[in-house]
Amino acid sequence: VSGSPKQHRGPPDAAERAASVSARLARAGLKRSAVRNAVIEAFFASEGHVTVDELLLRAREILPSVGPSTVYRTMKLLVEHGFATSRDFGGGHARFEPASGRHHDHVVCTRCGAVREFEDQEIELLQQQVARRLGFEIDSHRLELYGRCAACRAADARPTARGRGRP
Amino acid sequence: VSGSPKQHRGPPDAAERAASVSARLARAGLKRSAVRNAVIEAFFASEGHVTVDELLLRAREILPSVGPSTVYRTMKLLVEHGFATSRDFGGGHARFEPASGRHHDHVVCTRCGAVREFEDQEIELLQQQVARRLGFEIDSHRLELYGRCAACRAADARPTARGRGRP
DNA sequence: TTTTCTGCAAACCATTTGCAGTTAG
DNA sequence: CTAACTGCAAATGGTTTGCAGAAAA
Repeated sequence: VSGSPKQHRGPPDAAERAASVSARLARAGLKRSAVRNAVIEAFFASEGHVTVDELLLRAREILPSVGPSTVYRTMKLLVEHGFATSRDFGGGHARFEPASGRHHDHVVCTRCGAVREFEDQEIELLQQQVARRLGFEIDSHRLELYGRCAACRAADARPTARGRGRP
Repeated sequence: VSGSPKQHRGPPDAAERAASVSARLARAGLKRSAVRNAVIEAFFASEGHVTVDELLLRAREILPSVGPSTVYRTMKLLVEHGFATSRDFGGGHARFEPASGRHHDHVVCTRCGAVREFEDQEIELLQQQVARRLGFEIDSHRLELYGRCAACRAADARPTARGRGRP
């Protein structure tokens, strides 16, 4: 869980995770390929909640020939095989995160786009209760909080710098 | 709040609401037109959470010449003028509901598509708390619960009828 | 060699928009 | 008469797919 020389920012074990996923896909009968691996590595080297465009850029840093279709196809594969989850935070661009097994919801900064995850058992419980009260049996939900993160609020408050300090 | 002969199912005061909206749009400088009115009436005659397609169908019952673009344009107008709200429950089709002023969230039946609204002050509170803990200041959120409504669970349980009783 | 990949261009699909004719005011 | 409105067809924009060639097993 340490020691290996990280080449990009992002999870230090990105390469290992990518390799493992690639191996498991191979075991599932799929072929290994440079292009696919580039996408997979790009994905695990990212901070999560990446869009296809971001992924394409990162993948091309590794192997410039990568095309958008392959990014779409590869991410679909990862999702189908349980290695990634696709999220839709509105705005028409799918975002991908490594599958974590553990359920969680999201807070999204409407200024910088930062996404943080959280779990709240009490909210989950209340949701079940509300639903039951309406006669529903819930098996999934979507909860997203939109607002401004600490950094962005600080930036907006600071009247000095280049950004508009709240127009 | 009674007496008037309702022509469709749906809110009995649909016609009145439609007329009022139409009038307010006229006051805002827009022109009244048969086509637009058909869409507005179709909208208020619906149970809420209608898609454009459903709206188009209903509007055409009133005036067959209505085209999709007009439905889109009219709904956009209603949203901009605060008479309707557009929701995205996933699946790529926008759904519209009459603007209610009051904030609420939704439970969606994944079998029949029924949508129920609810408010839960405690959940709202917990959301604020969670967000604050992460340094965020929330100004909006999206909460949707997905599951099966009472009727659909009953239908699925009943082993007799024409539907598959859970395949 | 056989099957899976991949890039490209075309296809999809919900929604938007340009245009030219229609209608309200 | 002028400004809005409307249907149609074409344009958008994210995502998917058909195809023919490239690469893996």
